[in-house]
Amino acid sequence: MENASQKPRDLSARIAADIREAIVSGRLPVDERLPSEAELAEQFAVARSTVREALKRLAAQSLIRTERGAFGGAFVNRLSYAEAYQQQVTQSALLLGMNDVAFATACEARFALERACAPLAAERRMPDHLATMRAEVHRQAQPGLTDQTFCASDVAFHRALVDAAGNPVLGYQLAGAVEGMQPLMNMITFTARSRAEIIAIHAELADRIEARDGSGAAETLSRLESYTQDLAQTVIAERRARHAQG
Amino acid sequence: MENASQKPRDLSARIAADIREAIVSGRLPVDERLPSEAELAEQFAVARSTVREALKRLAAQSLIRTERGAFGGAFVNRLSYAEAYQQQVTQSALLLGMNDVAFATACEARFALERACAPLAAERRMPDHLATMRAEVHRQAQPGLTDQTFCASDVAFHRALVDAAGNPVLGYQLAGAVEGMQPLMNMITFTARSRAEIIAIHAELADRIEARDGSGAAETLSRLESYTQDLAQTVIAERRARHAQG
DNA sequence: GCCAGCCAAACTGTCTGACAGTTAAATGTC
DNA sequence: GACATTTAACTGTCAGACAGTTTGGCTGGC
Repeated sequence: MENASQKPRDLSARIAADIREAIVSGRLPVDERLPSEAELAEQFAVARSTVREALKRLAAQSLIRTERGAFGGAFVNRLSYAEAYQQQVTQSALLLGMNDVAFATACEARFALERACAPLAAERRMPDHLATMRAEVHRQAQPGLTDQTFCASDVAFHRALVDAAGNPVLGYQLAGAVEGMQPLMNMITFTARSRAEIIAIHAELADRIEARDGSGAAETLSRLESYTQDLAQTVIAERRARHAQG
Repeated sequence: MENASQKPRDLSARIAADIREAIVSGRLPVDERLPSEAELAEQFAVARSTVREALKRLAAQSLIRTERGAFGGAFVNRLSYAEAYQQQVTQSALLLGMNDVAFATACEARFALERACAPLAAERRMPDHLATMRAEVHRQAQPGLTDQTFCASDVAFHRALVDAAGNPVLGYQLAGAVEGMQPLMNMITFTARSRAEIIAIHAELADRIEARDGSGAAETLSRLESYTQDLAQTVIAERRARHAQG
């Protein structure tokens, strides 16, 4: 472990890269305990603070966890779906938010991916998935919802659809597409009329999933995509008009 | 910025969470310079080393970059597609590798997502996408390729397909599904016969993309999925037999 | 023999103070 | 005015210290 590989200029980055490589390659198995900070400092011939910075980098990526006390230290961490899911959502949201990705592009990607779930969801949906979808549709029909709450319920509805596909890997991949897009979706203002339309489409989607009609569900998703795109265009046009005027 | 929020026990984690929140919420815009480490240490009333650990955590997530020298410091980093893409790949590979996800599950997710690209790719493919696909098919037919090289070419082929869809968000989301699965795919041994079969399917896929036949391409992908699943099952069965015997 | 309570050891987390290296801008020099 | 030089504001690294936490072994009483 004494070799300090090539590229990065900073020692702490190099050391982090070294250990990361050992973990990713499987040379350090899950739950393996790394040497103590003092030992690592000696092995890499650096100060303990430098080792600590390296370990914090790895901790930030959930590659290791640290425990205090005797026989504590840094352990290779099993990346759980829950952690990966959360990181996926925030990273996607950040990517979309910081690069001002066109709404159309993000929307197209999101629905393309969601359509990929439709056949599996129709085939495997369980009663509780349907129940969640119905409940969220019902919630969306409540008067007095803020746009944000409406969007949150929208996400929960689609999340149930994805879950219904019964494939955790798919669920993880879609986290970014569905939940990571929420900040973008939040920028849309939903009139009563547009809410009604969306709710109708959601209800139809639930029906088709219940009827195990995968391709029908995919078609419904396509309609929802077009409608969402239209809505967004209207909002953007209005905003532009206001800007030009005010 | 003096408030240290709630949950995590460690100061450096708390401070990192504080700053992260400020970035994600947009309160700190892209390319904004954070206060110097000494100033942050004063504001949070901790030592500089603690601040440094917090900053390293953020750097590991590409939320900030640091520059040395006068007027250097930590700057809010724009998360580029390339960075996000890379993180996506390693995180997916890690998730799959550490949770010994069933090959069938990962494979199903991967092809479901890839089929989602087919219609868009067929519609928008440019000459260079087709050229890349053809070139990789050709490379795959070379004799003497190791399984790893064959897999790498396979990934490049599918990557071209995804790129052809012309949607960077989709491309980013699929990075995990396609490239992140490579370690799992590498576990399959490809006989000459199975390579020939895969190459034939790839060629057909390229044909259909060229012919702008999206649904045909999706069907071909389904065939490739079945064949890959069969191959994997055979490999797993053989491996089991060898284990039982030896 | 057994249990409670205590203590030492092995860790991580944090602090202090120092110095080296790097870079942009201010300053001086011709 | 162009060019070399200093200076100041940073980050990166180091060394040594101490506090807090947890485990395991030890000790003494019963």
